[in-house]
Amino acid sequence: MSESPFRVNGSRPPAVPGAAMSGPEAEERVVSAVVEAILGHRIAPGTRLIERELAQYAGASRSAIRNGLLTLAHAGLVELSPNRGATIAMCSPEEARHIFEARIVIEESVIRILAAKMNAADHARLFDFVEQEHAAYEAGHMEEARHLSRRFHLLICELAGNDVLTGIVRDLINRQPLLSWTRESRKPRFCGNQAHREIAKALARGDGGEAARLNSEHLRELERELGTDREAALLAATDGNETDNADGPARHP
Amino acid sequence: MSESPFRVNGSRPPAVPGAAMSGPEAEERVVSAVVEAILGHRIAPGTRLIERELAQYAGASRSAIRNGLLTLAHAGLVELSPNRGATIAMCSPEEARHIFEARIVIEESVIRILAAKMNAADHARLFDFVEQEHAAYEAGHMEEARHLSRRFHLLICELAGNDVLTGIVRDLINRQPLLSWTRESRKPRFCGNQAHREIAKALARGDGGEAARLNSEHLRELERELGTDREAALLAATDGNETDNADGPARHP
DNA sequence: ATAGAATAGATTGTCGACAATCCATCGGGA
DNA sequence: TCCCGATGGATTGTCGACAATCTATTCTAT
Repeated sequence: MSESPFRVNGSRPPAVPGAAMSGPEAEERVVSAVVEAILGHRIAPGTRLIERELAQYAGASRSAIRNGLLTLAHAGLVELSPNRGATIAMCSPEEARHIFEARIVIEESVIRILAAKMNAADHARLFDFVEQEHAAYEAGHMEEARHLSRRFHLLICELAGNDVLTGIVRDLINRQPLLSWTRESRKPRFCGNQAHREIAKALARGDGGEAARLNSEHLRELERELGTDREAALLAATDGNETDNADGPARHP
Repeated sequence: MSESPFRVNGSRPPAVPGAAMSGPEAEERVVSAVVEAILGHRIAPGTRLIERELAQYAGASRSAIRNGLLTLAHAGLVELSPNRGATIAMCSPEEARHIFEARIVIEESVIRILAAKMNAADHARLFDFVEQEHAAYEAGHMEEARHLSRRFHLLICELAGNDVLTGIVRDLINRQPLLSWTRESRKPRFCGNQAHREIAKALARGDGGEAARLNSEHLRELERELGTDREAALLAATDGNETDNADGPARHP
């Protein structure tokens, strides 16, 4: 049985392992599977990724997998150590700070750029999106809400119309789940819908400065929660004893 | 004879081709050779990179080369087309605008960050650097001056202490030579030393806003020159006839 | 003479095999 | 009992060979 190396809901393993799956296709599938697993908090930082397992899972050869791992490494999602293979990246607190700082200053600029060139169609798209996000929240579709919550920040970049900045922000956003993974709080943190709504409103008023300020505040809040989580985790690890968790940061069997 | 695929001054080909060169070492050598060739304006956008030639040149197998090309592709320096191999990336005018805009807004933030935390040692380092840059200029060491001119912007990022932003800016800077390569003006454009000097002075005064403004102006000026070059090249291509240039945008023999 | 098809050469994509390296377990000695 | 070295299994790194694809040339028919 080709057991999936990590629980993936969206993409299913090939029906017949080792057959009828071309290379680049498989490579792309592995990359997106890992990305999705990270975004969905189904895989913990530090988890080793064994090439042979991934190859078996994706129905591809190790070459394709190696390419995919290189891609993921460049996106900052996995770490490659020579002769020691690939692991899901673990961000130090310092790196986490750097990532947040980068997001804050870059998105601030992007929002200012957008505010200066926004038209009616952009307004509509933004408000439609926030509405959709809100609906997902209310309906309790938390996975979709989380997805849309990330997309909100990307949508702003796309509307601003700078592909280079969009790519940079996308990579930074994708790394975010790696920051908020502690033993105590494995639940993914994500932005409240209300903040997004207010940012959209400020943008609609053409007040780019206010929108940027709200967004920065919003991200800083997220970072603070994460810091709190870290401290809590540290405290719990200090005086409490390790609770065994079957589905915890699992090293492969 | 293992002829170098592109003229590289800094790094020499292996003494005995196809012998005694380990893999990752060769991979890194190819990557830095391509980067240096791009930075030194010794290789034109659109140039095909043939895996076998690179492998022969670096004394490595194609696997290592392919990894290196993937790395370069992720840095935006080469483009990979399925079944059609790798070429030095060609930036569209739009992409060039995006890159400049990204540099402007990111460096603006970085400078503000730096201004808020700069200490005496940082001041000293910055001024020493500008002095060194100036000396290279005066001595007519243009290659070194160009190198230091790029380093100036990176130094600011490093002093600001955010590795993530530093990496982003480094990638953007490395792509810059690809933007300014036209038939008419193949000479690399680079920043005057005077602008850097004034930015350093503003930073020394603790005036981050002014330093950021100067830097943005400085980059916009560079972009404008590039645009002028493009127009000139377009004009020349329209009414003039193609001048044969022996060392021009050479496709491989 | 030109357009289109066939061919030949070159280049990339893919794969499996072998060697080098690392990790965990086991055994011996202080 | 604890520490240190040896051993076996597992994993990664590297390479060359073969197949698939593309490009440029040549040939033929209109």
